[in-house]
Amino acid sequence: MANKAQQTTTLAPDTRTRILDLAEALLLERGFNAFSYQHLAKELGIKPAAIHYHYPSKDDLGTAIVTRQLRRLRKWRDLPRVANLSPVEQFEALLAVYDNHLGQERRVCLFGSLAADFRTLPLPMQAELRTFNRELTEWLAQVLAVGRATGTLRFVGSPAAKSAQVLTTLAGALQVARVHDETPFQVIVGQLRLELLA
Amino acid sequence: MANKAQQTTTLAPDTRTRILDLAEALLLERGFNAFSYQHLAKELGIKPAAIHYHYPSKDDLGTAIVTRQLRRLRKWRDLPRVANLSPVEQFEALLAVYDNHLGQERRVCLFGSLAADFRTLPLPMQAELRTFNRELTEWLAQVLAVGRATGTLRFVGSPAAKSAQVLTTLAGALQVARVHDETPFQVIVGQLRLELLA
DNA sequence: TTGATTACTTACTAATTAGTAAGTAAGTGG
DNA sequence: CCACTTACTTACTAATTAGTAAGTAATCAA
Repeated sequence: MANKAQQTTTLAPDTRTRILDLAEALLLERGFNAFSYQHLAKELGIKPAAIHYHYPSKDDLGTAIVTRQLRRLRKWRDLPRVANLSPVEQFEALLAVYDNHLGQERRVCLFGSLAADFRTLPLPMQAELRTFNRELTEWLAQVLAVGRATGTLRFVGSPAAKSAQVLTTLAGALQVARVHDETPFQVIVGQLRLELLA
Repeated sequence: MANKAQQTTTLAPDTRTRILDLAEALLLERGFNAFSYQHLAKELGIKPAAIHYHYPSKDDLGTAIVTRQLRRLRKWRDLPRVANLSPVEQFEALLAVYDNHLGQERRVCLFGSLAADFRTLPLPMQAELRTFNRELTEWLAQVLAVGRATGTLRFVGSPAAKSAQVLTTLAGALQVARVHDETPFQVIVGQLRLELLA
């Protein structure tokens, strides 16, 4: 059992990971109900049944995507180089994550991709997405609270309300970027900075 | 040709309208790629081919939904009882529109429903949605500009940027309401009021 | 009254969907 | 070396999809 776990060096990913990566990309670029096992298989050069082997149903695949994103969120949030930043820098780090989506085929964020189709999603996927959104909102609320207490961030109302508002705006801003172009995203983020940065 | 056009009194709508109404409801409740002509037909008690008669392809049906919403937006915006309101009242009227969605099976707004699947939509539908969003944003920007000039609304930055930010937030807030419940929507709208109302 | 138009239904097709079952080739552990 | 597991492919099914073509009953215009 020498090396089953993921390595630090990025090697060629195995089929299981390649499926998950592509499914996630298609989810964020086209929506959950807009890609099939056939699409995935064709692009990966494998047969649809190979995907069923790793992810028996599309529900399993969808849930795996959200579960991985939740795992990534927790890991990122707890990373020393993120956790040790000042509130302003943490806020900027968050904006950078959303900004990165623009360069990747203008992907929307996970939440923005799944919210519209939410009722058609398998229940485990719904539950994971709720947890994802809740934890992210709680994290930002804490950042905002500390930022205001130390005088580097400025806003009225509760940190929880402001956090919900900001994250909702960011999710929506990526959607607007898809429908129009990157300009409105930059405009909206500029407005957020203008209001928040003391 | 006595009475082809729509009447003031609301009579039983014809099949064409019933199809469009149901398709719009399903679009806003489940997403564009999550309902079929069979779903519509079964619920309406007609055959799928009857829908093809009125809307030859699903692209036509989808486009008709967006076109009607655009027509409604223009009509609403130009209504004397809306156009003659004060900026604050116009802003509140806008909030009331979004708030109404909550009572209707927590429907998201048109934009929030179509943004994620945008790339899978027929081109005419994409174009109409862009126009819809642009006109709504321009309308609110004007409302905000007048409101600030007359001292009843308060915000920093340009009216255009603030308008884009507010509408994006509202679209996202309906999505959050779907994923969680109505509470975060009310929280976010409360935050908007807190910041904007001078 | 007849000939066209409207608003459908019936009956169909071709493509695509998720999913399954059985087979197989390459490793792996004991 | 042999039983077992892993990671697939081949071949299939049943359901669903959008869409079409032909037929029909009712209404309407000349």
